[in-house]
Amino acid sequence: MMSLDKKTPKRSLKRIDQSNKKRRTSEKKKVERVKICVGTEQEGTSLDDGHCWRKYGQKDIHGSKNPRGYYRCTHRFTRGCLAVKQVQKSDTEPLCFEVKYVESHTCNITPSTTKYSVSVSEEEEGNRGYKLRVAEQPEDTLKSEEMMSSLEDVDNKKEIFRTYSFSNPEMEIISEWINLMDDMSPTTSESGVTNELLSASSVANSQMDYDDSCFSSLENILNLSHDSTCGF
DNA sequence: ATTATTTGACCTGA
DNA sequence: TCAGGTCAAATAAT
Repeated sequence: MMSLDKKTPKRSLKRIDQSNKKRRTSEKKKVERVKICVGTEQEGTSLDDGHCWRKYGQKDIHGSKNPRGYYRCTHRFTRGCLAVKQVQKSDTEPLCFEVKYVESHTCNITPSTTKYSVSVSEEEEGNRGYKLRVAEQPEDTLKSEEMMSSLEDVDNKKEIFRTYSFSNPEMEIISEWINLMDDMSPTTSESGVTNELLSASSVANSQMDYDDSCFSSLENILNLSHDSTCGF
């Protein structure tokens, strides 16, 4: 009846604990908007871009019919990967999803199978426009005409990006990382993240399968570009 | 038993 | 104050 014990928000304690309030409001995060068109209607929760995502929230966006799902990298706590993405089904195109990637993967996990062609262009927060990724369907459900119509859609948004296709999914990731390294800001490692990592380490130590024999650091990845010792 | 998702509450910037 | 983003307990799935 009166079990309204909601007066103990542990969360607020935690936030106060780490409240140096240094939140640089103008801190630019790396944001990439991508429009993914699939051949068949599906739920936005299962868009496979080769990475492991964990859903942590969903919100109804006012003015949009479809809710927006919030995902973060599964390895956020085990490896401190800050990659986050937001997926929202397009209002007009039920076969299209507008995906917003914030930050990029630092977990160095080799993606299983990335099925999108990738467009090489970066964008900063506040900019409009979408890059286009077209899901590669197992059947011939996606024809070039549909691709062109999707491109027109992007064109309507007054942003055109050239798209590049890679045969190897690893090459996509390397390309994205190289783009990131291009103007990666030196403002990393927030204390809050460190705290989260520390608290998560006790959980993670039961299954620390650090199998990244090759991808121990970004430098290694860059070295791999011209010295392939890991099977590339 | 462990891991992932759902969902309402909470937080924050505009 | 509102809308968007995140948290975390409850629940579901594996």
